Order: sequence, then C-alpha cells, then structure tokens
Amino acid sequence: MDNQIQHEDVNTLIKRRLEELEELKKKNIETFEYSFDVDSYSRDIKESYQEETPKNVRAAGRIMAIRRMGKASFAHIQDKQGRIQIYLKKDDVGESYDAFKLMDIGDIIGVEGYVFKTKTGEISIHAKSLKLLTKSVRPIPIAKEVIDESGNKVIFDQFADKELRYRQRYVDLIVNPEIKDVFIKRSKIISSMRSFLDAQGYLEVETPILQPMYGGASAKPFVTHHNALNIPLYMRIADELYLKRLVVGGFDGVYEISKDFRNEGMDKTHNPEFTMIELYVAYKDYEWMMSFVEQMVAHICTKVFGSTEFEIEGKKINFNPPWDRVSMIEEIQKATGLDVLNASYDEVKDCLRKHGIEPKPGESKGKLIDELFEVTVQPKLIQPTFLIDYPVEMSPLAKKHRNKPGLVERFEGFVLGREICNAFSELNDPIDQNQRFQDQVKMREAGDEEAHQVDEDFVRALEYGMPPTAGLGMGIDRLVMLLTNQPSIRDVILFPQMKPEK
RNA sequence: GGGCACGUAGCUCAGGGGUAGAGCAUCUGCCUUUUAAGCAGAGGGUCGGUGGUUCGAGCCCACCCGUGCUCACCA
Repeated sequence: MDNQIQHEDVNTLIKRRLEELEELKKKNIETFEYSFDVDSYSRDIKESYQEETPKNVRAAGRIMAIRRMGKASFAHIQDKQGRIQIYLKKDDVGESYDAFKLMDIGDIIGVEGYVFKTKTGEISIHAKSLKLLTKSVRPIPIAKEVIDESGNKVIFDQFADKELRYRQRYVDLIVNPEIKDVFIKRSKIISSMRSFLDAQGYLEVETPILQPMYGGASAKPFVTHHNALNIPLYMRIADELYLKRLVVGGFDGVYEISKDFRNEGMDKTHNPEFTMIELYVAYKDYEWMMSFVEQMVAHICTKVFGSTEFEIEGKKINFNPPWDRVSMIEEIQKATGLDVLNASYDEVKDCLRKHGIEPKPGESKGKLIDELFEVTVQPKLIQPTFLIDYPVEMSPLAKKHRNKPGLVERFEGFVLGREICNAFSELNDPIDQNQRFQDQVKMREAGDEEAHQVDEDFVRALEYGMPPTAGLGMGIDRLVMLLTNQPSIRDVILFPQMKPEK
C-alpha cells in the first residue's frame, strides 16, 4: 500500500481513507465503479415533487454532508444541478448500510429510491439501494451551508484561499458552486457569440498559433524553436494579419475565437494567454462595425442573461443600442482644453505633466495622447460608449480617416472605464501599409520593443488587393469579467497562469 | 520589477519570547426523519523555507519561496 500513492503530504486523513478503501475491497465492493444509470438530477427532482405520487429515481453525486444516527443516516449528494438529501435506513439498504459506514464526504455514490418529504420539509430521496461509484482518498475542504431564518444561505468555513482555489480549480468547482456558474456563463457567452456570427454567414477559421513572424498588435511575444526547420517561432499575439490575408483570398467574412499569447506582466486584467474574437468583414467600414458590435453584445446579453440591463460594481449599465459615439480628440479637448491634434509635442507633454504623469523619454506623440486620454477621459466612460478616430501613430494597421487628417478610422468600445473592443476600417493600401511598417521600424530602433515587425508577405497580400474591410477585436475574458461582475481575470479563466509550486 | 500585507491542524482562523489553541472535518461509543444533527470521549502540527539573535523563537532580525492588493509595465 505504501507505493500506491506517493503524495509527499500523505497525512492521517488520507491514510485513514486508504484503509477504508482496503476494507471495502475486502467486502468485495468495487471502489471505482464502471458506470451507473442516472435518470434524475437534484433540482429536477425537487421541482417535480408531488406528494400524492412518489416517484422512483436513480441519482448520483458526490457526498457533501453526512449525518449518521445509528441505523439510519442522512447525507447530501451534489450533482450537476445542485444538492439533494438522501435518507438511508439499514432496514431498506441491508448490507450496503455497513459499506456506507466506510464512505466519506467526497465519495461519489449512486442511489435508487423514492422521493419523499422529511418531517422538516426537505424533499429527499429515500434510498432503496446504494452503490459506491468512486472512493475519494483525499479529503475535500468541506464548507457547511445553512439556510438562516430569512432564507439566506450562510456558508461556514468556506474554501477561500485564492492560491489553492486557482491551483486546484477542481476543488474550487466542487466546493464553491457559484464559481461554476461563472464558467457556464462564459461558455454561453462564447456560444451565443458564435451562433450570432454563424447566423450572419461569417466563416469560422483557424490560423497559425506558431508564427515565423508575429504581428497585429503591440506586444512582446513568447518565443519557441522548431527543431526540424531550426528556426525560431513566435506564439501569436493577434490573429489580424492572417485573417486579413483570407479576406484578400476572397473570404468576405471570417472570424476566429482563439487564444493569443503576450509575454508581459500579469495582473487583474492580464493573463499571459487570453481569448480573443477577431472578425473581418469585406465591403464594410468602422461605422458599420459599431452597429454590428452593439447588436452582437445586445444579443449575447439577451441570450445569456435575459436582459441588456446589468448592475455591475453597483452601477446600472444598459447595453441597449445605440451606444454613445464620441470623438477621442474632442473628449480630450473637453477634459483638458487642449487640441492635441494641432498641439505641439511639448504642449501635449506639458498637459500630461499637469495631470500628474511624467512622460517617459522617447515616447511618440501618439503614445502621449493615449496616456492623456487614459487619465482624463477613459474613467468617465461608464455607459457603453464608442470612442472614435485615433491619431495615426497609434494605429499602424488602420485606414486613414476619409476627411480628418492625422486620424484613422478606428474605435474602441468602453464600459465602466474599461476597454472591451477595438476596431477599424482596415488599411488596405499596400504603399501606405509599407510606410507604416517602416515607421514602426524606426520606433523599434528608438527602443520601442513592442513596435511591429515588417511583414513583407502581408504587404504582398495587400498588393494583390484587399477589398474595403472592417475589422474587430474583442477580449473575451474581459467581456466575461464585465458581464459576470468578476473583479479579476483569474476568476473567469479556469486555469489561470501561476508560478510553479515549489 | 517597486511598495504594502499575508503564510499556524484537511478547511476557516486565534495566539506577538517560556508546555501549540478553537470551530468544523477525522476517529471510537450511543442514537431508525436529521440538517452547521446531538451526547460522551480521542487522535491530529517541521507554525512556508533557510540562517541568525536568545538560556529559550509561530513570535524578534536577515535572506529566500509562494499568494493577495497596489504602483509600474501592458491598447
């Protein structure tokens, strides 16, 4: 038995359970059963209960509480819908009752029996038979739940250590069922987004994660190496340049829901790998895309939450279209009095200093404007708002504004002061694109590690001709954070990145 | 990377130089409608790690590891 489980931290509780496992085997009880036919789940059982016609059910789940009273016992089992109480009487289950004495909180069992209501009014299963399906040899950090007089659920000793919850998400999901709901919502948000896009006829595609050259965003990449080709490969920081190649190829509407990877800091809104939706639609511009985003988000809200009105961080947020559309330059002017577009580099710098930010040496004017925006305007964008028309230096892949010099046709969506998407009329002039790449090279040479590389093949694709195209990128994790009111990106990613244990 | 805080039993937490604590969980006994079941008893700890200071260190000091918050970075 010593070599069965080689946990460095085998403690007396685990030893005890391993002994129980042996005792069960001696009784010829299968401790890791092969299957069990389930025909009912906890919530359905409770909702469909009728006193006059007691139903027979087969249910299975993990034991979450046991109350033994000599020759009868109560237990709660937890299944995919919630918890239900089971009642076990020695007279009814016979020898299984002795086996039940060797079962613990955490074990997974199947029961067959009829539904009844106890003296105290709890709808329960009166078991006629009981089967151990999986023996749990490691104790779960069990919390106790009780409903107080006013009907509120009170939880005692809740498993709360953030580190353990993230590292052992499987335990978190067992003992903190409300966490499960966030991830179910996340899944529904993505599937409703996908069905919305599919219904419009857009094609879901897959583009390389391993790329010989990265692009489509300003970020530091993860680098790996391909042995056979003996070349470095980068994990993608964005899908943009490949998806636009497909538009060149004649796919009029393509999207990809994918993991991107950025080799940067981690905090409440950044995980090194994160999920993005990118969408490119031919013959459309950014005006069209704004309406599209409004509709898509409203669709998701309605499908997943049944409403476009939310209360997030104590504020009422309404996602009903249309959203406000405001000019970046005008909003900065309103907030600071400075016309950043016509102001000199030094004027922008001084203005930034006035707002308590010390510009770092070598920053471009576009970068300074962006910082000024973040400090003076962004926190005020509470209701869903499109901020439109950005300085050209900040957007090397966006098309120049049709009638505002120095700007590009770009928008970002903001809610509660947070960015939820980024989109533009895509730059499809290969000569302009090549020039923008050259400008990025200068920025890189000036020390900007996140400036774009020159992607000559992408320019070549544009030379063949890309139709006018609107493009969108939206961070799924942050959208989920917003809609489920979760404070950290780690609360919406099942297995967030952590430093290795030990 | 900087600052602040935290790390003690399976879980939630007390304890701040002198025998390692509580509740729940666990174990033994009693108990055939309980529900944080109850009653009686018991076991369980490298006090994150390594070095110091001290007669004596969960406790004080240094360094390290991990986590959280925050700032920086980051569309």
